Amino acid sequence: MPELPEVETTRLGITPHVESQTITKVTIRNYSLRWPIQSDIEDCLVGQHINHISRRAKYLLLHCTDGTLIIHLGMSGKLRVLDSADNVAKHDHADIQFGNGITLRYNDPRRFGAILWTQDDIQHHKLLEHLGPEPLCAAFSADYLYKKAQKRKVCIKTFIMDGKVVVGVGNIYANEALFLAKIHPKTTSSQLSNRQLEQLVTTIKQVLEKAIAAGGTTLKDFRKSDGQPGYFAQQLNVYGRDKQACHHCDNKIQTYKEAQRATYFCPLCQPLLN
DNA sequence: ACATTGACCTGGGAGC
DNA sequence: TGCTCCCAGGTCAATG
Repeated sequence: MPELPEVETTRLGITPHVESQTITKVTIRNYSLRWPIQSDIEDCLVGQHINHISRRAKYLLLHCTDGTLIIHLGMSGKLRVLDSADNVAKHDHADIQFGNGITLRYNDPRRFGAILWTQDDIQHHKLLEHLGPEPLCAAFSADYLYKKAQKRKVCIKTFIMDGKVVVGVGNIYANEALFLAKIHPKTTSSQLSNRQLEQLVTTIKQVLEKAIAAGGTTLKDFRKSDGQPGYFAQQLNVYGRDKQACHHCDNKIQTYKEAQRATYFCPLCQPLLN
């Protein structure tokens, strides 16, 4: 599930329950995620106070007394806030309990996610230090993107999904932003004009902001186990809409694979110019 | 340095 | 009902 809006929604959802709490107990039921959870993580975490929770790209960062707990949700990960540590279900790989009685439970069927404890300077952590700017920050600008794009020959969809260019633009929102900017996903990045990239920067910010706002509408239900993220309800223009009518011109949406990811576009609204 | 592909996993749905 | 095949919101590592 998680693209950036869901990770941000998760951060906002867990923060009031977990921030400024102290970890009292840690239960790992499956250490085998994308990278193995370190075997002594219980010892490392118990007693740690959560000073602050932040997000960098799709990584959740729980800043603790003596280090940082990095959590990534991968393709299928979920974090829930529970009143009880009972009712353990399949794929509930980890529980973190706090002094206020809350349990933070990590569930991840595909196990592409990660739970990592680090005492390094988090800015220079191997997974974070080479990441591009946050999409919703001023540093992600048309000028920035244009300069980067000049040096690259990949198609624009692959380009904006590259975390070294900009973080947090996953497959759904890459498709949606390109539709709104009227850019064909196959367009070579270096061939786009400053004007077009300005439009694309705008639509990336717009689509992510809208999705975060939609995710926020489900926050009141965050503690329910079945609390579905709200952004699914959002109107998608192209993603998953193969052969359906374009909302703008009524032509049929088409699909193909780009870098092994499903790509959707409207051939009329997003003409290929090069 | 950049571009491309494979790899990691489980579950759900389509088609037979 | 059950089997096989394909697909899925991510991203690092290995290979040219």
